[in-house]
Amino acid sequence: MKISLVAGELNGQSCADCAIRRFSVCAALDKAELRELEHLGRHIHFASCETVFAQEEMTTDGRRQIVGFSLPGDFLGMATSARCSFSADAIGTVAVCRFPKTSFARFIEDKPHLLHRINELTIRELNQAQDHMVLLGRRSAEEKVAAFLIGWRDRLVQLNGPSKTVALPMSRQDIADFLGLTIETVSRTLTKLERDRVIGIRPGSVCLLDPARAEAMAAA
Amino acid sequence: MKISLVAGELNGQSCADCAIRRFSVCAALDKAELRELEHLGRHIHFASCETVFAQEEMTTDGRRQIVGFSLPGDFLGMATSARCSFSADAIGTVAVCRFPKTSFARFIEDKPHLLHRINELTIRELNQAQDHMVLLGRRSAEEKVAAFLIGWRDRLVQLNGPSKTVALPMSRQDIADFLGLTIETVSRTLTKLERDRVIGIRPGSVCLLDPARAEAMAAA
DNA sequence: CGGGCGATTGACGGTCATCAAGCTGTGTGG
DNA sequence: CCACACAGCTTGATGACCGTCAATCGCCCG
Repeated sequence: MKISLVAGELNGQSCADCAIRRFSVCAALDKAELRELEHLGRHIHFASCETVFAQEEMTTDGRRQIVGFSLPGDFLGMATSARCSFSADAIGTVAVCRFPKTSFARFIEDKPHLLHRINELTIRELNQAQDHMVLLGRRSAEEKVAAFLIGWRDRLVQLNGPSKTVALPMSRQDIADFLGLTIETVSRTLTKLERDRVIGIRPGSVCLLDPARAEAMAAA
Repeated sequence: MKISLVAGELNGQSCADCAIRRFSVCAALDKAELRELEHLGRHIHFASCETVFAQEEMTTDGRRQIVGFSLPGDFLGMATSARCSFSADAIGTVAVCRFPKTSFARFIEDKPHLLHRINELTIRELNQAQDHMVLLGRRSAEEKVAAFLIGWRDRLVQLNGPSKTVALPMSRQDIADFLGLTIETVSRTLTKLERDRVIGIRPGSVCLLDPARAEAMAAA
């Protein structure tokens, strides 16, 4: 099981002027708490393909499942406790704020508003997971790929504002492992969508030529 | 999307002597809090196949996905907020404690230990969801069915203690919708497991003849 | 230019969905 | 008590979809 982190702009040096604070857990904190939190953790940078963390060796039989792609502001660590064969890799250069488990636990212990915020994020993740189950269990390859493109676009739009081109920094293999398909099927499906004038494939991204049709396929 | 509730022994009349309290959220509460909580909610009983709640109509195209089976003590409601096309049905007679959203929110607001407990349960659910994604995305029909039997057995064992026979109160259709298969494939796979002397099929349950082999198939 | 990696395309086969028929158990009414 | 109906389950035949194996292409970089 695996999470992939996707690069974003590097945040400023201090939490106070962090560009993505409003998207993250930290949004629930006041200035004093923010300074306290800042002392607990460290900024860490990772190069492309580096392992951000790994609980255990990957399953040897080669079957991988990516459970999610993380974007700037995402909070990792809830799902990772008490879990084996779970890891996270960087796609492109990535900056993370890492906190020691115990001191972070102590920090949130008596802050109901923060607990509440964390809860909210966990629930959102759970909802995404359940949506993804429907995708994995009940949809065709074409629907899966379309749903992935639309869902990914929506997340990018939230961060960067609207755009017709959808950046795809992850490899086809990653997409395949996310959708429960093979790399060949992902490739074939993408070219089929291109033949049908739904998307245009460009290196590292796709262009949504017919968003309405893509959304229809995704929602199916 | 759908959750199915599975019947258990009826709990006592008051929270204080509730048989399943130690499994549920309520384990984190002291006596006074328990009494307070008791006043907020109501015990509700459902007959078999009744709808416990439904956010929206089922998808019309007939494609259903069951995201989980709930057993006594399970806490529903986190995943259900802000979610459409999501419902829960009773399998057998079921008793639930239901709390109004707002008063429950107010009740937990200033109780970090309870928030923490709820968080813990949400995370456990998230982990289960992620495991299930691997199942849906990367496993064969046989592995899915075996994993389902083993996982379900383990949950029953936690509640009722060890036993070789695994009760299956849900229909084959429910199992199929949980595993992302068709009812025919579930049926065929179960009979194949029976032919291979791994299980014995009995009405409303199966008997694990060769647990080790079943576990091996499930873990694959 | 050549090596290498990721992506694409093609041919083929297996697994599982689909369609359809039979089976089993349970309840109902004659 | 038996006939009948009905629902859930099982079994069979067929084929589509997608996985597997393999070859090729495009691109980057040395």
